[in-house]
Formats: sequence, C-alpha cells, structure tokens
Amino acid sequence: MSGLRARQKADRHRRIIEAAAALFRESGYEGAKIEAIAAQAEVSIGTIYNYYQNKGDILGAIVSLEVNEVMNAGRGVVSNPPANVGDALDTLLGIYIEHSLHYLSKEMWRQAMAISTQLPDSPFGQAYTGLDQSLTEQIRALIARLQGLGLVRKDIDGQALGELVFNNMNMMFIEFVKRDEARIPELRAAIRRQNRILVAAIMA
Amino acid sequence: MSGLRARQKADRHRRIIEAAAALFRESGYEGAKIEAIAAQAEVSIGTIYNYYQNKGDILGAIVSLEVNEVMNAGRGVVSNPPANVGDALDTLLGIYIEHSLHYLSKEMWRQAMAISTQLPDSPFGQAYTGLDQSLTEQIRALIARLQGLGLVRKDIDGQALGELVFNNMNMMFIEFVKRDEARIPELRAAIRRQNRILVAAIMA
DNA sequence: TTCTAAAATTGAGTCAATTCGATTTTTGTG
DNA sequence: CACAAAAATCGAATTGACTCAATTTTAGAA
Repeated sequence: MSGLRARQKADRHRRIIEAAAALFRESGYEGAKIEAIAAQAEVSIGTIYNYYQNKGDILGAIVSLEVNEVMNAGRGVVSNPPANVGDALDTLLGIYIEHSLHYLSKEMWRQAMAISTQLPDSPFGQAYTGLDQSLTEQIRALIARLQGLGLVRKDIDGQALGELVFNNMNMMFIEFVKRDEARIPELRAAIRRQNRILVAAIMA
Repeated sequence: MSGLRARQKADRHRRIIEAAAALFRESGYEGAKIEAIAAQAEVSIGTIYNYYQNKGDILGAIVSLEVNEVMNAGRGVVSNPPANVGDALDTLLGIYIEHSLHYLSKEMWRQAMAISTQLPDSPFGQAYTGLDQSLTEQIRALIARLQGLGLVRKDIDGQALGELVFNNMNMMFIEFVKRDEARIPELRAAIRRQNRILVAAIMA
C-alpha cells in the first residue's frame, strides 16, 4: 500500500499549486486571495498554511518548477555548445530568457524576486538563492567546457566570469520584468552587447 | 509670508521621516507599525497616508536620501580618479558599498529592494529605478574619464561596460544584504576579483 | 473489528495596512 | 473681522494574510 495519507497529501499539494497558478495568472499575485485559492483547491485556509508557510511559498513552488525546467533545457547547451564563445553564451542565456515566461507572468516574477530578497531565510527565499546558484554554476560549467574545447583562454578565472555573466543577466532580467512593455529580443540584444566586452577579453 | 501651510507640511514630512527612520532601525521594517510611526511623529494615521502612498514609500524617501549622499561622494572619484583602472573602479564602488549601511540596515535594504521590484510603478519604485540609472551613469562617467586620460582603450563600449559593472555590483550587493553575516571586505574582494577580468580586457 | 495516538483539517478570530467620509484648519476676499 | 472654499487632518471601518484550539481522519496495534 502506497499510503492513503501520502496520496492525499500529494493530491492536495497538486490541487493547491494548480489553483494558485491559475489564480495568480488570472488575477495577479495580490489579486489572488488565499480564500479563493483554498476554495478552488477544495481545501480550507488552514490546510493551505499546513502545506506552505505563507502565500509567497506557494508562488515559490511554482517558480521552482519553472526554473528547474529551464535548467534542464540548459544542460543540452552545456554538453554541446556552439563553436563560438559569443554564440555559446547567447544560446544558454537565450534559453533561460525565452523559457522564463512560459508559466510565470512578469508580475509573478516580480513578486517572486521581491519575496526572495524580502525573506531570504524563508523556505522559498533559500530555494530561490539555491536556484540562482545553480544557474551560475551552469554558466560556469559552460565556460569550463569552452575552455576544454580551446575556445576560451585557460588562464581565465572561470568562477569570477560565471558570476559576472550571471549577475549581469539576472539584473537585466529584473529590469525586464519590471517594465511590462519590455520585449525579449531587446533584452537579449542588450545582454549580447554587454557580453561582447567579455567575449573579446576571454577568447583564446 | 512663506506660507504657514507650506511650513507645516515640510515639518510634518520631516517628523514622519525621522520617526520612521528611528523605528525602522529599532524594530525593523515589519516591526515598525504605522500606528507607532504616527504616534511618534505626532500625526494621525490618515495624515501619513496623505503624505505617502504606502509604508514602502516612507522607506523609499529614506533610501533616496542615502543614495543621493552616496552619489555625491562618488562625484569626487569621477572627477579625480586613481591613475589605475582597477583601483579607480574599486574606489568608486567601494564608496557606494561603504556608505550603504550608514543610515540603512541590511533589513531596510532588503525591504527597499523588494518593494522596488514588487511595485515598479509606485513613486518609490520609479525613484529607485532612477537611482540605479544615476549610479550606472556615474560609473559610465568614470569610464569615460579614464578613456580621456588614456587609461582605457577608446574603442571600448563605455555604455555596455558601465551597465555590466553596475549590474554585477548591484547583484553582489543584493546577495550581501540577504545574508546578515556577510561582511563588506569580502564583498569588495569578490567584486574586485570579478572586475579583474574586465580590467584586463579594457586597459589601454 | 475496535480502540487510541498521531496527523491533518477546519474556520472563526487576530492583527496591521490601508481607505474614506466626517471634521477641522488655513487661506484669501470683501 | 467675518465667511466660504480649498486643503489637510483625523480615526473608525474595511480587508486580507495568517494563527490556533477544537474537531475529524488515518494508522496500526491488540
């Protein structure tokens, strides 16, 4: 027996996340009242708080799903990168950016980012920091790969470079989600322009 | 007559800011209740909301004071920078970082940053974005100065470089305020390490 | 099957930010 | 000095996230 209790738990988790995701998209984060999420998920308010510490953690669970998907997509690029440093970076960062609005609206991203700085020690705050680190690590892995392929100078500080690239992209992404009218192609072009300086410095 | 109404207004603004700054420092942003701020400033709750749209805007006014001070301090470096690219960047960013905790606690910074992404169109959200842009502009001005002095190659894209340097510092600063145990010297060292890659690329 | 402890659910109650209509203060005019 | 319009102040009422003690459900031992 796989445990009735365990099955019910998983089912309720799923129902809460689905209800919340739908309502966040539909009415925005603030607009989606806990009471409405509870009703749609067919659980009580108290149960939601038994599963998640606060409203932010619900959003956090949704964000984690998205970022993990993005990271999986990124793995392909790292293992088989374009044979050109600029393109390789652009391809990886492009995947992050293009995937980013699949499940999450800009408003949801804004809230998620806000919560992660506001409550860095909450479950979601810690998870979000971890996700950032994983993405930084993936960029660092790409750089190491390019070094292995002889496309990037071996004496470059890959750690520092990975951080620099991630931090810049992340900050650009934050500004991007802050402006509803901002568009993905312009974001990517701006980041490419910034990275051009780095690429010139690190090409073998 | 300088206007009784105008004087009272300025006076109440000041009282509210002073009361809020004291309470934010003392009890944290969440811990400082509007009711307490109102009592300490000797105005009613309603009056506070006549002066500021929401609690975040009060914090915003305090942050603006701090950032403007930082920016003034930065002007000195731009007009008379150290004769070495790495040191010049380190000096300017160092001023930003060292000043940052004069009036604001890490917790206040966290809240301020969170609010600015959460509500980018609120008065404070827009002001904060403007402050970021001014700082980016100041870094860009330093780079232009260094180009003028023949320390940085003239063909470097100063705009993109300024953004890259600012974005990286800002992201590092965000992570810094998220961890209470993080220390300024380590933050500066990490940023210096990252910038070393850039410095190598742009030195004349 | 029956019973008890542990785990989970529930929703009325609490708390604090924000709103808004009634009240007070200031201004400028006659 | 009135007085009326405009500008500000005020705080009680509203709203919505979150808590917690009472109740219900599940697990598993006898």
